[in-house]
Amino acid sequence: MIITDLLKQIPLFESMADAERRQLSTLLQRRNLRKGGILFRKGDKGSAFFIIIKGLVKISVSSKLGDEVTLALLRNGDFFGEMALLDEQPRSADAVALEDSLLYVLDRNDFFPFLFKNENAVRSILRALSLRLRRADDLFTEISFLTVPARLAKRLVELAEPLESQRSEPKEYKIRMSQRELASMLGVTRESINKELKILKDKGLVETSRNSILIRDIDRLKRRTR
Amino acid sequence: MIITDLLKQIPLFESMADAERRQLSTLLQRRNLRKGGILFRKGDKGSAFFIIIKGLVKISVSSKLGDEVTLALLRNGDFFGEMALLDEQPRSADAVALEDSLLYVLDRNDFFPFLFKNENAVRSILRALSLRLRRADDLFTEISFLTVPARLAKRLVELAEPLESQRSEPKEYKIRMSQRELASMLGVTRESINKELKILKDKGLVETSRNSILIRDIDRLKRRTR
DNA sequence: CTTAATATGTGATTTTATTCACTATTTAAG
DNA sequence: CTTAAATAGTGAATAAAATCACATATTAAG
Repeated sequence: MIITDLLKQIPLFESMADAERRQLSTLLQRRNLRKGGILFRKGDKGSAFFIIIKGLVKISVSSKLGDEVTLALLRNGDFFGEMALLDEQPRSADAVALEDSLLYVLDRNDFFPFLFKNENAVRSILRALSLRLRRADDLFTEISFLTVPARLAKRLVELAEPLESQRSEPKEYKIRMSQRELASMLGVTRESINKELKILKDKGLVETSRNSILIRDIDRLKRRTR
Repeated sequence: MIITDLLKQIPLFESMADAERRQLSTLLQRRNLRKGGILFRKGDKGSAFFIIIKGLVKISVSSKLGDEVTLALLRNGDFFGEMALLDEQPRSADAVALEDSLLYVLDRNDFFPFLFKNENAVRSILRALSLRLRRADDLFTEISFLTVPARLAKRLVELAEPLESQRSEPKEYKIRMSQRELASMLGVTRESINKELKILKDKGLVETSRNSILIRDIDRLKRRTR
């Protein structure tokens, strides 16, 4: 596929004029990453901005002891890496590909000229930062107010994606994620998640298998979020 | 004081041309708030952007049971309220004046025109959002990795402002804040903070009195942050 | 000056989640 | 095809922090 056509599919660039997009495409570097490939590490000097064309990238932080918390999972069309460019601080987290991924990379020297030539890009980034901040504040509020069972239920509902292949109610939803990863996103232990999932299974709200959770009754799950 | 001179002191506006600042001043509404005055509530439609000229504003969220977490304390020169304007979502938190305060208010209709006429304002807001996000991520990481004693020590160090009036080492620092407020910022109970402060007192690292904590040995306090 | 409101101090108890120590299962890699 | 690595399941013990129930102190407001 031609690069400018790919760019048109990315929300960040969709409202640009074709000519601008062509110009931008000359500044972007293609980067293929294998599963497990590292984009940057916490503490690195921020030297680029990344847009995910295809794949899955995890933004996370690890403690000295090896525990890890996941701050975000980013997919096709998402971008990241702007923070270190915007506030001139070192990378605040690690970025690692969870699947083979294709990214476009914009060097820091080209980032601001690009940004300020495109009002809509500024709008996109402002909106994205705002939504991320909102999400972060929500997370802090949840940790303060809710128990692990409620937080798990809430997160499962958020992660739920409708299972096509069936039109009947009640709808089923599947979440492709290990219990370890889910625990890391909630900032709790894998064991806690496992035990709570067992309770949900016993009540018939979910089924589990390796790397996936099937939600059988999302309405009752929603009732457990408080 | 003349409004344009006040504006010049605010980081968000300092790099504007005098003429622009004069123009902006015609769009800003002055707003005086008494201690306890409410600017907005979580769930409100966001209708304005606020700049603090003088005072102290708390951004917080409360649970149905009355528990409260503090997301930010903002002071002279800080701004807030931009999130609901940038992402078109309802207010994500409450904003209340903790002291008599003077604010300038920019209506949502004037916000974007102002923003996009001033590259430096965009830069300021992008930088501020980025720093806030970084802080929020840090907070989540801390909650996941550190115990309450470590988090308290860390926060005390962050909040420490040098006590002028004495030049001798080791420096003393005073934090003007109730234990309740400190607890709310860390997302823990007031009692937990109180008990940990007792331990710090017994070790001679801090002294406490109503609405204030005096840090007597910041170096040893720093060592407790891990 | 008295009283109400706010802030602090502190033990005992309970709750929640972690840690620990394994077993079992499934998948991927040589 | 075998073995190593990753994932999941589970109970017992432990630890951390919350909750509860007060007492005391300080300040602000009538």
